[in-house]
Amino acid sequence: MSRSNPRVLSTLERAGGFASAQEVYRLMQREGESIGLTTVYRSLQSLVNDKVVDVLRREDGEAIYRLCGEAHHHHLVCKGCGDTVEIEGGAIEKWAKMMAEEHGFREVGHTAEIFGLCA
Amino acid sequence: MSRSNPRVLSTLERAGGFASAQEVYRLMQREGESIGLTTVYRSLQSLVNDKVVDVLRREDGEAIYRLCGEAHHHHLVCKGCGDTVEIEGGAIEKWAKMMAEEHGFREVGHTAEIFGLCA
DNA sequence: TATGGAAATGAAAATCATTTTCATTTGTGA
DNA sequence: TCACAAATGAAAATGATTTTCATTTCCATA
Repeated sequence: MSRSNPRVLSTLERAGGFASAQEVYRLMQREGESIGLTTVYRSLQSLVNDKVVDVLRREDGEAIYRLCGEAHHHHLVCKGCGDTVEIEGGAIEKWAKMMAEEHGFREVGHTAEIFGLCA
Repeated sequence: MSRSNPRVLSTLERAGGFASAQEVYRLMQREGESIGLTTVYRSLQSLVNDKVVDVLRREDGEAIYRLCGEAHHHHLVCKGCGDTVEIEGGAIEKWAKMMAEEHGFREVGHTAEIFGLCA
C-alpha cells in the first residue's frame, strides 16, 4: 500500500478542497509539478482510507474528492446551465443523525444534492 | 431522437424498478430477448427525458435507473458490508422544496444517502 | 560507505461504463 | 409499391479509473 504524496493533498487544498483526480492532476501539471496520474489516484485513495478526504460523485459519475473538515455544505444544481449554488443543510444533518441512530449505524456521513431548473 | 423500446421499460419494472443499464441488458439477454446494449441505453435515456424514470449513481459511479412513481425513499448504506436499508425522508423532501423555492428553482428533484457502519 | 530490500513512482496497457458512428432494417404514410 | 424517417445494433471511440510491471528512491544495517 502506498502513502499519499503530500503535494497531492496540498494541491487539493489549493483547489478549494474540492476536485476530481483529473483536475488535481491537470492543476499540478499546470503548476509545473512533475507527477504521474497514477500517483494522483493512488494518493487520493490513500487519503480516503485515512479519512482525510471523502469521495462524492458528480452527476456525470466522475469522482470528486473533498477535504474532510471543510465547511460541510450541499449543492443546488441547475440541470439546464450547470450552475451551482451552495446551500446549507441543517435539516439534513439532523435527519441523517436521527436515521443512523434509529438503525444503529456509527461513523455516519451523508450526501444530498438538489437539482432543478434555475430562473 | 429515438423512442423508448417498451421491452426495456417492462424489464426495468420486472427488475424491481431499480437497475443499471448493464443489468437491464443482461436481464433481457438471459430472458432470451434480442436487443442491443445501445438500444437499452437509448431507451433508458429517453425514459429519463420523458420523466418516466430518474437516474441515480451507485457508489462506484455506475448510473442506476429508477422508475418514477416508485415509492420515493432514501438509503442508509453500510460502508463495511454494503448492506442497505431503505429509509423514508420526509424531512428531506421539505428541505429540498424550501431551498429550491428560496433560489427560484423549478422542476426540482434530489438525492440523499446516508452511509456509516452498521452494528 | 556499500548494499539489499521495501516503498514509491509513472508509463503504458487493461477495464468498464457509456457514447458515437454508421450502415442496415423496419415501419408508415402517400 | 415507394420513399423516407425512425429504430436498431455492431463496432469503434471516449473517458475515468485501475492494474501491471519495470524502474527509481529511501533507509536501515552491515
